[in-house]
Amino acid sequence: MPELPEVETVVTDLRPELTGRRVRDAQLGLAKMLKHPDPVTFAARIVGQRVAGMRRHGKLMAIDLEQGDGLYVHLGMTGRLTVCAPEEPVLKHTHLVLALDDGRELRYHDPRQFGRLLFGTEVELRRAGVFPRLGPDPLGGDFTFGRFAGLLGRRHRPIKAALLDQSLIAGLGNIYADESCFAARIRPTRRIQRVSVAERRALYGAIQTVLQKSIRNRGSSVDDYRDGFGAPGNHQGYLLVYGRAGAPCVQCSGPLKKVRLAGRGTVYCPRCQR
DNA sequence: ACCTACCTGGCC
DNA sequence: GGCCAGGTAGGT
Repeated sequence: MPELPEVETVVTDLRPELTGRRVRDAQLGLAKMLKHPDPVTFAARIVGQRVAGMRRHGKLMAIDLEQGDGLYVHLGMTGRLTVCAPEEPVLKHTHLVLALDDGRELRYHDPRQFGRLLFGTEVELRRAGVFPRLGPDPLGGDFTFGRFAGLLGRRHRPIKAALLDQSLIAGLGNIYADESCFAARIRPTRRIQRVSVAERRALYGAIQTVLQKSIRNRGSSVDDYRDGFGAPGNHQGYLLVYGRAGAPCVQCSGPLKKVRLAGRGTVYCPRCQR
């Protein structure tokens, strides 16, 4: 998917477009994308409401509505959330269209259908068991070094597996987990218990700078990702390890190595990362 | 702490 | 036809 920088780009794109708009109509094409509530209740509750704002935690977006509930959107691997004019052709795999009171539409498009839509208050969604358990957002104010070092603990699993675990830290995916490990010079396969405090400090800083740089470039469009207006990001050409297996390391010129870790393709420099 | 399933599409 | 892909939940 879209990881934290891509989701952040979508949110900053859409927030000014959606805030203050009223939802005139809701058309849910593929009911299974909506995990809660049922489609009829969803339409009855969202139509007529005004958008109060938009935010994100990790990769989960929230479109907050005036009555205190909201539409939560997770883009999965191939989701797109865009605003456009109604005359724009509706792409195949468009699963939700919200008509807005300025005449435009908010559309959710997702070929692989790995994304999810949730509607309600956070309390309601937690009670229904459909709200994801998310650790701190690495760009949030509560992401202190103490908290990061603590949540890693001294487990046995590889450091990259922990970085991908959204219940520990919310927002890193396969691209930025690899990029963060490279920036911190830590091999992604290293067991957490073997990562020193100094290295955790390096990784803590690396995660934040890696994400911030990508946000400045409006995220990476490796394949399907598009911003809130349907345009690709610009960061894909600046990735140092992801997608560069076999290519020379930018530090030492040695070939980057690819392995499978936690079920995911993982690229690192065997010389620079120990 | 893994492993598989869930989907479609693109590439070899 | 088989393999791979930015993610996550659910089961072992």
